[in-house]
Amino acid sequence: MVNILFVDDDIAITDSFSAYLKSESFYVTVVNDGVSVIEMFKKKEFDLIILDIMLPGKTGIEICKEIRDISDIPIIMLTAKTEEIDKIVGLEIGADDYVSKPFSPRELIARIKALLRRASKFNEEKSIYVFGDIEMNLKQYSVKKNRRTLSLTKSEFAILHKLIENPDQVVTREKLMKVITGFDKYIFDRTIDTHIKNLRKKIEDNPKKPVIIKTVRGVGYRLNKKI
Amino acid sequence: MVNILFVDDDIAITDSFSAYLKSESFYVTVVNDGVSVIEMFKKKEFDLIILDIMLPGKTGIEICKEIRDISDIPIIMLTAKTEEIDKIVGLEIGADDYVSKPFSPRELIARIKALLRRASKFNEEKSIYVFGDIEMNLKQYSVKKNRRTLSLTKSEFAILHKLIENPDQVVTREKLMKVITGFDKYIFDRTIDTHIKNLRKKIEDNPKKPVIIKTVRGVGYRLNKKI
DNA sequence: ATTATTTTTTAAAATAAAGTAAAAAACTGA
DNA sequence: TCAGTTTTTTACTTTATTTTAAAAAATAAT
Repeated sequence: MVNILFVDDDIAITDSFSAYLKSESFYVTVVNDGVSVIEMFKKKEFDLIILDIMLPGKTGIEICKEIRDISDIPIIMLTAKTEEIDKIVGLEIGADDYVSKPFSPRELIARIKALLRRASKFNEEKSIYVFGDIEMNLKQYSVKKNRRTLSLTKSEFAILHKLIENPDQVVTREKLMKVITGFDKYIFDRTIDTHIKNLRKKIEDNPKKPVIIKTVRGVGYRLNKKI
Repeated sequence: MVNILFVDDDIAITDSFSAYLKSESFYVTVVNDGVSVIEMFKKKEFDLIILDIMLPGKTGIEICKEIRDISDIPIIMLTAKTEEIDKIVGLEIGADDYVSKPFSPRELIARIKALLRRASKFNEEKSIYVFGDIEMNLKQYSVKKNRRTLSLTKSEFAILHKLIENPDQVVTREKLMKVITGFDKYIFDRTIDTHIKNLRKKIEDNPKKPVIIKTVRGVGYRLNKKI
């Protein structure tokens, strides 16, 4: 369940919009003044904050700064004024989005969803990687090239997985060894090379001139996204 | 360096705003029609996309969906009318932010920064050195000049790394030797000279008249910040 | 301007790293 | 167990990089 902290001194707004939020099946906690926001923020666990700029006691800008010092929670700022200077200040102090009043409930909902989606993207683990015409599905334990399923061995799969989750970065043979053996067990230098050779034979158009798995001499191997 | 793909069919807008983006030291790639966006997206590596909804060939909504199938890159949609935002939302196409035209450049910049900040939180920190048109990425183990990847050898990379992390300071041959051999193994003085020569051939516009790696006679080499 | 010193360039030799094929070893599942 | 598959090792080839050496060029000093 998504838990939203809604801070605005205008009770008409908090009432109507929190009803709207609830109808979209969000949990809502309303705070109508500036001073008790931080306190409330610390008390419960929230997924997102909607913060009016004009508040009695403490401004939304101050509150935003204070929260940013202790948390990365998504923050949407609300303001009655349409002057862009407010927007910029709001965004520059670390808010994630800005909506001017009067706002359309649907737009605010949309922005909430977009922000939550982005924030949670990075929490859940990725299970599908696409890399050029290569598609790797961890859940299915499958790799496709141009929609055709390839049959990779366990080690080949593990190596490709390691490379594809670190695109554009060199992965040393040591790290690749760890990935296939599970531990720092010593295996010969050419072991990884041989796996790479077999992997290239399966995924490269021309294994003699590999374009997907590049060798970085003296360092390791790298999956090159783009030039 | 942040790399932005800007898609809009209105050349007046792409021209003026991409100039604005460049002044904020973003890299910008402009595409003026809908059909070649995906192609471009696959070709280079971008950090964020600004996508107009009304495009000839293919709508921004279609493009957004297609990109979402293969990537989590932050997307900002541009709409001519505010009502269109509802449409985007209703379709839940996966954009991260929405800005309606005409937009204020400062606001769009602010939104770009807010989105990048949130997106990059979750990417690992980058160890990147920028020096004029040279960009060195330690994690990727790559060096770019004017955004083209150069292929440096291990020693060349080590030398450039040492120089770039001590800009405006003379680095002796001895220290450079240590950097490439790991230890105080004795190698010829001329070895470093040769590496420097090869390095200059790769990174200098005119290797005969080096402006990046300067010789300090009798002492060593220096990376000059000022010309 | 001449000489001594240092750096750059060139090219060849030495070394190091990566690629390959084939055989041995280790698994796996009927 | 044993046949098939995968992984690891070995020995060898190929390729790339580093080092050396020596000549040419550039710089500094007298």
